[in-house]
Amino acid sequence: MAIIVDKEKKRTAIACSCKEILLEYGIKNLTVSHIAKTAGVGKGTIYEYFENKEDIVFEIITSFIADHEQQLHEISTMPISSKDKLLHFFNLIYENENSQEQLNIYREFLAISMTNGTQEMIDFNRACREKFATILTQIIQEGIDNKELHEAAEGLVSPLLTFALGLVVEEHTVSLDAKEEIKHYIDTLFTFIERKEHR
Amino acid sequence: MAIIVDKEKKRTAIACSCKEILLEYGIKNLTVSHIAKTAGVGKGTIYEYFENKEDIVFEIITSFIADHEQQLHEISTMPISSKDKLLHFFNLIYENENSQEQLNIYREFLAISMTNGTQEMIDFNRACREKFATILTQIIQEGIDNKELHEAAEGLVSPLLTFALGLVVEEHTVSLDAKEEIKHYIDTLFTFIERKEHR
Amino acid sequence: MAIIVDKEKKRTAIACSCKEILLEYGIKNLTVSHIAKTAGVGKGTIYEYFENKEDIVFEIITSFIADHEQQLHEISTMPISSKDKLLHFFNLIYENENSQEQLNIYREFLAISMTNGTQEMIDFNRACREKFATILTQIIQEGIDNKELHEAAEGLVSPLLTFALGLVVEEHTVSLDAKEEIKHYIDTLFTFIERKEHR
Amino acid sequence: MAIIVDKEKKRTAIACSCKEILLEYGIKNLTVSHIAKTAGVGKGTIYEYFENKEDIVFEIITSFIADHEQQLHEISTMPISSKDKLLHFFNLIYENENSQEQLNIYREFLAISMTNGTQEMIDFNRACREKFATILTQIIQEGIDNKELHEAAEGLVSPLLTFALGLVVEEHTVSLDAKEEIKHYIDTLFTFIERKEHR
DNA sequence: TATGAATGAGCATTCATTCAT
DNA sequence: AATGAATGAATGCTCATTCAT
Repeated sequence: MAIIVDKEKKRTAIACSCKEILLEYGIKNLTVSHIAKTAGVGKGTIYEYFENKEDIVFEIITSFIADHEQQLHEISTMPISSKDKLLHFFNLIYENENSQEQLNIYREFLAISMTNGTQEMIDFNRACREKFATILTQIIQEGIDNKELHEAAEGLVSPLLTFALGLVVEEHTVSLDAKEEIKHYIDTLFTFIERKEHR
Repeated sequence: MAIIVDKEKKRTAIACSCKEILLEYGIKNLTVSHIAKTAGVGKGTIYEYFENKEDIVFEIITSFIADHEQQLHEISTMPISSKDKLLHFFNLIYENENSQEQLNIYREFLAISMTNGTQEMIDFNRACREKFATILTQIIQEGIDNKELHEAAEGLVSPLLTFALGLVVEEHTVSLDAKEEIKHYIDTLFTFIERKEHR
Repeated sequence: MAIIVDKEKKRTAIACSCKEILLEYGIKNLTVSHIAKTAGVGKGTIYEYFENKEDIVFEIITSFIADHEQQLHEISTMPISSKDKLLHFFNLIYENENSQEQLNIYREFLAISMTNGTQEMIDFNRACREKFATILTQIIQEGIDNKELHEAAEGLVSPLLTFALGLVVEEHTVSLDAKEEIKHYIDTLFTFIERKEHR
Repeated sequence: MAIIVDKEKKRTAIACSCKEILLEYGIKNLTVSHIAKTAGVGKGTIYEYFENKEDIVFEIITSFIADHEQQLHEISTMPISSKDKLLHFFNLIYENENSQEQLNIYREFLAISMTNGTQEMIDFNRACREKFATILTQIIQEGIDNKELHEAAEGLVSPLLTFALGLVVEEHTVSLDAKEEIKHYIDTLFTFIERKEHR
């Protein structure tokens, strides 16, 4: 009886074992050879489990995003004000070094998407956006329900996500101070969307 | 005595003659040989007027930005409402095919800035942002002066620019409908920042 | 399982197949493309077995030197006088056309060592010198033991090697007649170092 | 009446003004543009006075050699023993930093001669050799006349020069300690060529 | 006499992917 | 299932020299 390896498991295992070197080397500077060596398999084996190099990076970034999503979810259930939730929501990726490293990879991935974006990448990016949108919607909706936010604030979900992405880009291309920009923006928005009369 | 050429003029001339092929081929796929051939000079001549390939692309993108800036300026002086100015301001790059092509190049440039960004690029990007910020500030300030906008709307200048950049990215990486997003965002904002009581 | 090739064997095989074209084209004018074509492999394959172009040239020159060393060794064991051994020792590279061709390559390599010499090259050159020194020492020591040479002749090993190298250079840069110079020098030296009294 | 510039004077002037940058940059890394700028003339003017870049380097090296020759001549007339004269003769280039710098340039020139040597270079190199040979012959002849040296020592002139050149090469390609080698060689030779009986 | 604008050939190297075994 | 040997396309940049003015 032949050993039936759970393809999905091995796929994940390979991806997992390469998280660190991806963070260290970046997408472009990480070679398939290096990946194979780190995963302890042959170069050809990599292609048994992944379509191509991009696919491996996908898998790893997906896990990063999943982690990040989990943390965003936790923020959304914290017993703090809506404003603070929003601040935490957008600041999260800038909080610790580990997040920053992951962000660098994501930024590189984004740059690739911007020039060589396949439909697969678009789908991936869109799926990520949806997940974040869901949590952000929850936070804002709750704020509206609590009378903390103006009802129309719901319309800010998509723009806020776009803003957040723009910030990821500008942090690197314009040397913008992301945290400051976030604070500034949220503060400004709250000048308008807060329901002061109900406090 | 030898011929003395106006270096700056020739530099501009070379850059100008290559605008089209840059739009057609993109940064990465445009070779210096092609540039030289198009400009009608030898490859070596290119390097008499430009530091390197990047430098040529810079020059051309700079002219695109300058054009764009000019158009934005015109928008800012149109006899229309502040809201319409904002709509036009952000929609401009999506209005016609030519702008879209230029946007593609800028997006590619942005992607490069995101991964191989030199200080020079950061300075360039920052300078562009400043220019746009100036015009946007004018529009919003005028809206405030006209009592069309809430005073605090001034704080939206930077976030709006970040949003616009995010949109440039997401249009391509998430297949977002830029114009729609803009309209949606401006509408939402105007729910808050419009001074309805003064209408 | 995949094919496992003997890396060292293939390395040698590639180098061997390129000896002739190296002799024909010289180091600088030999391209990696040409090497790959001659070896009957892809350009990339070359880089699987060699660090860089220099590395290939190293390998080939090393084999030249090894051949040469072997011949020097044979000379050292010939049943002839010490003086004749020395004459043969230094004349060897000028004897036949093939040696001359190899000498041309070595001279080119030397010229590179003189301007772009890496530590690796220095080590290589030093190792070669050591090998030659060993054989030359044997010859001279034997001459001393045979009472053919003055005891102090041992101190001539290093100067003689330096002289030989100088000759390699001057043959080309001053159009010196190497063989004549060798004969002249050895004769002159033997005026002093020969133990005439024991003849 | 037109100004008649003494071609030879200007030629020398240009060469002179570039001695330092040649020592600083080396032959290969010194561009004609740099030469022209340093000499305060146009690039084209350089070619009015020199055949090509090589020609300029020739001119400068010639002056280095002339200096060196002058110093060698001084050594040959010092009131010291023949052995000391020889030691000084060969050590001269290794004595001070300035000489070392000039030697580096000469070594680079030599490397060029070894691979791209034109007849012109050969003539130049040969002329240099002749000059040195003359002085060296004087020293040795005087030693013979003084009964310090064995008569046959005259035959060492050419081999000694070849040795000296080999040393210039090996100092750089084998990391040999030139001074030590010189001392060693001269000492060894004097074991033979010194007329001990006449001391 | 002086100039300086224009030129253009030439080449090493990387690495994702395939497929024979 | 696993492997790893083989591949090959694709491109920026330098600088000595010329010659029209």
